[in-house]
Amino acid sequence: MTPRGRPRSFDRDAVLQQAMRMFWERGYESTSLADLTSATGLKPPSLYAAFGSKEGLFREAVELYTRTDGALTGTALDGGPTAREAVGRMLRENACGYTEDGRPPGCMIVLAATTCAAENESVRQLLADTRADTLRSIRARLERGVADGDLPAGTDTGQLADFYGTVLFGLSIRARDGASREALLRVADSAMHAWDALTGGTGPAAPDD
Amino acid sequence: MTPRGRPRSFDRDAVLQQAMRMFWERGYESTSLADLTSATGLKPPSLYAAFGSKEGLFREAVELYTRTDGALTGTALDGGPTAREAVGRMLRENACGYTEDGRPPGCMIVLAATTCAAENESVRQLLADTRADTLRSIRARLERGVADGDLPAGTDTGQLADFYGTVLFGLSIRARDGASREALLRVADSAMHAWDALTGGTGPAAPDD
DNA sequence: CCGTTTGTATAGCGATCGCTAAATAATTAC
DNA sequence: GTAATTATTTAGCGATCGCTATACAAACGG
Repeated sequence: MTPRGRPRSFDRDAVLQQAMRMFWERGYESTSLADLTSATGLKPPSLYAAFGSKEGLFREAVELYTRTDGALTGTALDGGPTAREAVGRMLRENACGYTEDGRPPGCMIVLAATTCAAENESVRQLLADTRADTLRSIRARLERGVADGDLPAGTDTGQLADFYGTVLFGLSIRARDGASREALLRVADSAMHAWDALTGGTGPAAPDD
Repeated sequence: MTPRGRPRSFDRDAVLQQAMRMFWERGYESTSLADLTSATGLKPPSLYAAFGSKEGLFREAVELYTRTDGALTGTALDGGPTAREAVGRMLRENACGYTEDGRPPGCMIVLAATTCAAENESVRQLLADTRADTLRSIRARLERGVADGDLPAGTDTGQLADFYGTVLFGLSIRARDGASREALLRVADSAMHAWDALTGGTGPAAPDD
């Protein structure tokens, strides 16, 4: 099963990672083909042979992001023993991820295409859909909390997920504005202070970590 | 004091308002000069004579926005008799403003330039500074609450303002993603459920409106 | 009327946009 | 070896970007 023809002379994954970083930093429309080719050393035809189009490259970059930096949300949600701990971890770990040295501040999914030209609406929609996935993930974790008994049976998981998701999205704006990790962690902590009031206050007490 | 020379043949304020709407809808970089001239009927030289540059026009559009749609935050904060009511109103009225029929969903200041090319960094910074103004406004209202006695003396107004400001920014993302007014109002309501826990729970009870 | 001042219209500047045709290079199949 | 296949290089496509030089039009003061 050896591939025929001239072999590719570059590392496709490495190029994709570089592209992801640029889209993350500057957004979809503000990252030009010239930016991408000069950063990777590739000529346009090589990029197009490998990824099809700028949008195709971006879509793969989004997939890579959700598999790597963006996966933090899912793993944090899965990590906590209770819904409360899971959501708290999710916010705090993202607050840390959004302010990691050497990475663009904030989340690529939130920041890379909040507005765009009509011709790129499909790109904005892709990110909107991905954000909707995040809200569903949070909600799914809350449902599990209800099933596990650490959340009351009548809990409005949709409303709760919408609230914590909205806070999460807001953290990206604040991170891109230069907010410190500590400031974002305080916001996460503040959001968790609503937990008892939102869940009827009948759950277990807040852990200290 | 009659102006000399040929009089301007268009309504400068009306053109500025149209430009604001386009920047609000599509963002700074995605709104082209061709978009602006075709929407207003003006030719480029007229636009440049009146506003100097695309960035100059945008800066005036931002000023107009903060004077009009964006003023809602300040008036809502000033409106409530207590800090708690003021912040609650601020969130709820923005939730409504962000989902008004016939207007671009979400806040122009939050959405119009989350990312941009390096050459337009000054535009992104302008919006970041304006967002910082919003956080300061919230904090100032909280300080007044402390002075008025409806917030405990030791209240960390900076942390509280950061939290509610982050929720406010998140609402714009959710609005642009198509969230309903009711959904945003529920998020605002959820955020207010953190109030007692964040302020020591020694303030007056939450009003019902 | 004339000269000055300011605004508008025509036309197009140089630069960059995303993208690609055509030629050449490097590999496998036979 | 030759043919087939795939990648890279060179060069540049048509379209659009923000912006402007130039010429003309409409108001003023005198």
